[in-house]
Amino acid sequence: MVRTPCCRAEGLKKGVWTQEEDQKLIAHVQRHGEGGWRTLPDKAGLKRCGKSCRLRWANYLRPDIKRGDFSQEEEDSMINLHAVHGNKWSAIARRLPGRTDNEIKNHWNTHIKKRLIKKGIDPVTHKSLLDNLEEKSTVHQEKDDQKSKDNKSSRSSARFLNKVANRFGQRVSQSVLSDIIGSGGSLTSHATPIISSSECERSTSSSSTPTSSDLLTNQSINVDATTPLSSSTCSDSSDLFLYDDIFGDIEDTTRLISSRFLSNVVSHDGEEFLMLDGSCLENTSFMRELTMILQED
DNA sequence: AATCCATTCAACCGCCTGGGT
DNA sequence: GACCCAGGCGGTTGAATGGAT
Repeated sequence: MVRTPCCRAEGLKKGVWTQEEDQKLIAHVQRHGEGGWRTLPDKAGLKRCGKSCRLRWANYLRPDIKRGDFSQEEEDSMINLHAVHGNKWSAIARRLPGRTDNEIKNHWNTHIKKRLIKKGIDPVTHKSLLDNLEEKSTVHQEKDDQKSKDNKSSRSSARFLNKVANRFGQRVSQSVLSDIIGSGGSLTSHATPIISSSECERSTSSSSTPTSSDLLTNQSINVDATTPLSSSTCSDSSDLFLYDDIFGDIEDTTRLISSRFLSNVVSHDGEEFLMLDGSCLENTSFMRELTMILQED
């Protein structure tokens, strides 16, 4: 069978669409619906390639497209989503109603990317451009050693809690979490391992350098207590959406995780644990909820 | 006013994937 | 399993635009 060429080389128009062409395309789609793009140009009387028609409709003519500048909220979401999905523009677009992948891609490349670089943040990894990997590794090792000593007595419970932690995030109430966040206080060094990082890319340092989440939250973060393991390093998007469901939006989630809940990554017998701020354990409401979950399990 | 340069963004291109045969 | 097709995707291009000189 001979493959039908996508675009016939001759007689097809390229470049900017005219109003007349737009009207023809809109009228045809309204009458026959989307699809059948390859044969659409002939039927609609357009001297355009089918792909070009689809693109024009999807990126410009579709009635549900939101035009105009991106809001601060949209940009924040975009940064968070990019941290999770990378350059998967269509995946990002699905989470930003009314925005097209092309529009998002352009906006990222022309605005956000530059802004991140200006702030010293790598727009690809969402980590600081100044990070020295070797230094990072050394510092992390030293801290790990210290943490490891501090936590020798709690290894068995750590592993158990680590498993529980994967589930508690789905159920613990927002009011309790808000309470913890509001509890403030310096983050302690006797943090107990509680949240598994097994499904995320491994963090390798307790870097004090900025991340994209720092930028979008516009607030300073306690560097001693901050791990770069925010949503930006999670490779599995389901994790992010899990927390997203709890807190309403990704910005809050990122801010919470990066600034309060986690203070480091500690290895136990080849298994890695994220460190939870010790103040959480002093919060009775939080511990009560955790206990209830344990009983249910 | 004219020219140059940088930026923006609509559109194109080539590749990939999933579904149908 | 092999092949084809339609649609989708991400990277790139280039015309349009605006600001600087």
